[in-house]
Amino acid sequence: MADIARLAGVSVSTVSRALAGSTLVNAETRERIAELARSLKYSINVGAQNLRLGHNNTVAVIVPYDPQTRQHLSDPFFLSLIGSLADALTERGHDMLLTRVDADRLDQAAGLYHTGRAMGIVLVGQWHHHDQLNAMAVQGVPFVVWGAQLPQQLYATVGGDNRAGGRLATAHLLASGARRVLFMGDPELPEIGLRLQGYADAHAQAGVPADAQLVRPVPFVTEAIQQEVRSLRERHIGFDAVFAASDLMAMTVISALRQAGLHLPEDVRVVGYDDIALAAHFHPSLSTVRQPIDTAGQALVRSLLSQLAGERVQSILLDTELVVRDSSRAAAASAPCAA
Amino acid sequence: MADIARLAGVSVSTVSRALAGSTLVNAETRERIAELARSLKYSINVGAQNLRLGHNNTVAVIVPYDPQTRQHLSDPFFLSLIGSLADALTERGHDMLLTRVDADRLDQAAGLYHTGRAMGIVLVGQWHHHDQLNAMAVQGVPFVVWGAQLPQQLYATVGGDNRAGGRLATAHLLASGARRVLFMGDPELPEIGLRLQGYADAHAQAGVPADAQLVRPVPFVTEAIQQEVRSLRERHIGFDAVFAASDLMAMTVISALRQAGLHLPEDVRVVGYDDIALAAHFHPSLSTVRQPIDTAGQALVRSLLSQLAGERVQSILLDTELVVRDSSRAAAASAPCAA
DNA sequence: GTGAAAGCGCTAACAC
DNA sequence: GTGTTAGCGCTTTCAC
Repeated sequence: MADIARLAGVSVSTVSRALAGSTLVNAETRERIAELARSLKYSINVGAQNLRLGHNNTVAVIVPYDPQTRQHLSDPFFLSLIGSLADALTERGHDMLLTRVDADRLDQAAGLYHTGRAMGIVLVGQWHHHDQLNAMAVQGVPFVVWGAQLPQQLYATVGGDNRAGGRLATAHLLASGARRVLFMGDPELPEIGLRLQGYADAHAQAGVPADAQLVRPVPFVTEAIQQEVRSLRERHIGFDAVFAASDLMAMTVISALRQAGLHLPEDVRVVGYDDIALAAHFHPSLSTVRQPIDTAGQALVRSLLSQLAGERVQSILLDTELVVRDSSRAAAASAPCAA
Repeated sequence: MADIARLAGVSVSTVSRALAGSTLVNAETRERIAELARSLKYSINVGAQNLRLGHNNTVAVIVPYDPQTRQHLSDPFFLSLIGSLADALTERGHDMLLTRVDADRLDQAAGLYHTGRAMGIVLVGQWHHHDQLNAMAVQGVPFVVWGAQLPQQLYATVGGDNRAGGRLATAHLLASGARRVLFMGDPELPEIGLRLQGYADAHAQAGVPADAQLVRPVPFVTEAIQQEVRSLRERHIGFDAVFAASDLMAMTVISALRQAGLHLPEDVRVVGYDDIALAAHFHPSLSTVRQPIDTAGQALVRSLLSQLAGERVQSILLDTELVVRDSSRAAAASAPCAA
């Protein structure tokens, strides 16, 4: 900037003003300076600017990882959510800082705010750490969480209506004749816990007793799911439908069921969760509960920004919708078998 | 920091030194200061630190978007690559800035470097803009590209061996008896262009003439692919195999073929590209050319860092491997039909 | 309309 | 071992 000032024969303040488009500076000098900057491929140093201005337009997006499984970032749903966030943030001119932190040290996330690296934080998934998040909220860290709305929650969440989603999926399975619906997913995770409540609701409403044995708290890991299916078959625990906590899980389950020689949807009906892009192209095409991914990114960003604008923190429940496809259709009048 | 200095009864420099763990400062004062900082939940302002130090440990990851289709970030392969990059960067203590830019304005990417927001850039996909990238390299912007190695390339790329991959896939299809292999993908994209060359190589080696009509330059868009399959059928352009430029495409094609009443792999064999997580669980399980995603993130980061360390820019070709599954298996001795 | 000077929060000579 | 001081690149009062 000093260079430009020298070359243009003006002071740095003028250059600063010119580059900021201030009307205080002569239109002609302004153009001359702009031209000079362009030819020098100069662009303003954002770090210094932020320091001086005392603000920042970077939003940190945090994806916790489970230190046990040390799993890579791979679930298509979360990945898509990141994509959606990237789009939403870019649209509003914000930078997105993507970080992974140990799920047991979620409080580290606050560091990104305290060190001034980010103006606010989007947390993807709340894991088991409701308490840590509440603590962060008390500290005044601006953040939003993708996840479930929990009692005594001091922070804002954006998420689908998991209880309604669980209810919809399960009611649909029961309505189409299923009597023993396997629930696959770890109910310790708040979102999944709510889906399980919906599962229970639907059973109660339909007057079908729910067998506790049918609730299988498997983690999101592929091998565990296949293992679980095998083990159920060996122990002769019968089931005629599966409600899986994610489409990825549902697809893995279907693959395992097929290996076990079962037919879909005649022998077992399956409903997943998320409605990832591939769900419609799977075979059989996968019934699922749609989470509106594109809206999700927008809603998260909007919530965070309104919070930063000083508005009251407010959680958002996004619409949740059952998408019925072949994997749970009673009459498999669908495409012919192509195996 | 000034506050801490006051409270500790020392000068800011001492605090700075103490927090940096300098041995120059008395161990006891150092501990006292650290304690104070902790209780005040103070952490160093990274922006100011970077400004002073004149460096920066943020790496920008750029995913171009096609302004025509304005597509959202959704291909599982690219999303996984982002996940892999996030993991690789976190592991080395770097921050990851995720940005989308207009594919026609790739030069904007350089701005992230020039404005000091990032120490270097990872570009995911080179699109049609080899020239713009070369220009960036001449400017001295440190960056790596995920993509194909091109002639007269002044920048570093990391990518799979696309030509070998195309050859492997096509040779496999031809060897299993296919004679009319549809190629689906836009060969204008460098990576896909190379896969098409591999496709041609394999035909030449096998002594099977390649029909130019069978090369279908469809974009990555789902609807376009379904449309294409319909149109081919209507025009009675026959084919007995498909080599798709991505698994996502392959899955869409399979879904469209099934709707058309065709059987896999008896009527048509299909091979995809990427080996995304779901490929193995698809039905029929999808034959594909594996791109080593986990290695990819690591390799990109390593390449960028070594470039920043002043080493000579060097492109990396990652191993590429054919994974044969049911979608292209001659004897469909696989799982029973479950539709 | 433009310049001089102070200061954002930090670090690193250089003194003592 | 610790304090003083200058300065990273920018913006913005306050003069003129």
